Amino acid sequence: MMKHDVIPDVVIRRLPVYVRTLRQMLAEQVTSASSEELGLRVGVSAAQIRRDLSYFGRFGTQGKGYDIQQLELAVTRILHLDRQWDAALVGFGHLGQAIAQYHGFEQNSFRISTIFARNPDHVGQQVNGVVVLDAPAITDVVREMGVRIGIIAVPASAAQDVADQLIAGGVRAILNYAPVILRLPDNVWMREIDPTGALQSLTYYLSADRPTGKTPHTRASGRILDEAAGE
Amino acid sequence: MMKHDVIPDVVIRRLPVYVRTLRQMLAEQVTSASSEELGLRVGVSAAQIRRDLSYFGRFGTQGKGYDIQQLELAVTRILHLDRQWDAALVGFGHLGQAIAQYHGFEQNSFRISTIFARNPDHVGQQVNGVVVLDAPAITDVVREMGVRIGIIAVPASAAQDVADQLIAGGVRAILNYAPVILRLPDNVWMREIDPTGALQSLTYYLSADRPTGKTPHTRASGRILDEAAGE
DNA sequence: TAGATTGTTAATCGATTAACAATC
DNA sequence: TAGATTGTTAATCGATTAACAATC
Repeated sequence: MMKHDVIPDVVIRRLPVYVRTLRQMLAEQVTSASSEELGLRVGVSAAQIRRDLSYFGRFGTQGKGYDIQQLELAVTRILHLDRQWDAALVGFGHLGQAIAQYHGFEQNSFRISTIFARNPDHVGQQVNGVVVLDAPAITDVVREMGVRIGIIAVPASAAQDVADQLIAGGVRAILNYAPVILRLPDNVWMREIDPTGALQSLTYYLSADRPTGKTPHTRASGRILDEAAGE
Repeated sequence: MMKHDVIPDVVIRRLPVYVRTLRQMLAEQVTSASSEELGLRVGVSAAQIRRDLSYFGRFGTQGKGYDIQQLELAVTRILHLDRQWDAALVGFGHLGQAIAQYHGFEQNSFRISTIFARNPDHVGQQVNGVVVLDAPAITDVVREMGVRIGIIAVPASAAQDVADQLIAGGVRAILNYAPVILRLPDNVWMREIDPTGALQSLTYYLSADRPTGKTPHTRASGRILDEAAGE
C-alpha cells in the first residue's frame, strides 16, 4: 500500500458513489466483481477504480476481483459512515422545510438534530420531534451539542454570517444551498448544492431555439446505454 | 481571440458563478473591476478569470479591467440565459413538490412548464397553474411542447426509465436528483444533485468522534475570511 | 508618457489512463 | 499450472498558474 500524505479531494468525492453502488450490488446479491465490472456500474474506468482504492489499502484479490461485502464495509469505514452524524440545519423557508422533511439522510448516516431560523413564525415549530430554535443561538447550541456538520439553507445575503456562526460553534463541514461563495478558514470543508447553476451551465449546450429538424424522434442511439443495464 | 473546437466543461461550469457574481456586483452599483477583483469575489485566481473569458472573446480593456454591465451581458448570452427555458419535472413526491414550488428558477431563465407523476394521487394536482400529468405521457408531451430540459426527481429505481423517455421526446439536458448513475447517449448533457453524497464525502474529513480539546472556541483564524468581504 | 491590466503563450501541476509485473 | 485480475509505476492527457508582450 502506498502511503500518501493527502488523498486528492476528487477521489474522496467519488467514494460515496462507490458506496452507493456497492450497496446496490449487495441488494442484488452480487457477491464479487472485478474492477472492470465495478467501473462499468460506477461510470468510471477500471483503472480508476483500482487507482482510487489503492490510496487506502489493498481490497482485492488478484485473479478474482473484489468481495463486495468486504469492500462496502471498507469504504463505509473510510468515509466514517459507520456511525450517525448530527447535522444542524439553518433556514426554515421553503427549502429548509423540504430538507428537514427529507427522509433520505437518515438511512445514510445523517440526522438533522437541530434546526435554526430567524423568522419568528418559524421559531418554535417542530419537525420530527426537532424544535426550530432562534438563529442567534446557533453558535452556543452547536458548540454545546458538539455538532460538526452544518447545512445552510438561508437567503444568499445571510449565508456568510450563518457560516461564521456555525464555525464559531465548532462546525467543520458545511453543505451550502445558498447561491454565494462562502469564505471559510481552511480547516473547514464545504460542498455546494446549486441546481440553478447546474441548469445554467446546461443551457450552454442547448444552442438553437428549437429542436432542429434533424432531431431524431427515434430512440437515442445509446452506445453507452447498451453496455451495462446496471441499477 | 483563440478559436477552440470545444471549450472544457470545467470552464462552462464556472460561468454561472461568474454571472451570479456579476449580477451581484451590478446590484451593488459596481461598474468595473479587474480580473484580480473578480477573482477575489468568485473565489478563483485572476489568471483563471482571464483564461476562462479568453475562450469566448475579448471582454476587457488593458489597463482598466472589465465593464461589469458589458461582461454580465456577454456571459449571459454565452450561456443562452437571455431567454426563458421550459423544463419538464418528473416526480411529485416530497422532493418533486419542493422543486415545483421553488421560486428561484423563474428569476433565472427557467420555468417548470410540465410536471409528470406516476402516482394516481398526484396526477391531476396543480402547482402554479401547471397540472401534473400521467407519467406514461412523458415522451409525447415533451416532444409536442419542444421541451429540451428534464428534471428527474423520482426514486432511483425509476430514474433510468424516466431519462430514456425524456430523451426519446427530445430532451437534451437533464438535472438528475436521483441517486443513480444514468447511462446517456453522448448528445445529452447531465448534472447531478446529490446532497447525500456531498455529506458522505465531507465526513471523510471529520475524523475524531468528538471535537477534540484543541478545537478553539475562539473565532476561526480566517486567513481567507479577511481578504475580501465580498457578497 | 507611465502605470495598469489585459490576452495569450509557455511552464507547472495534477489527474487519468495504459501497461505490466506480481500473484491469487 | 494457466488464466485472470490486482496493485502500482510510468506515460499521457488536461487544467491551472506564471509570466510577459501588447496596449489602453
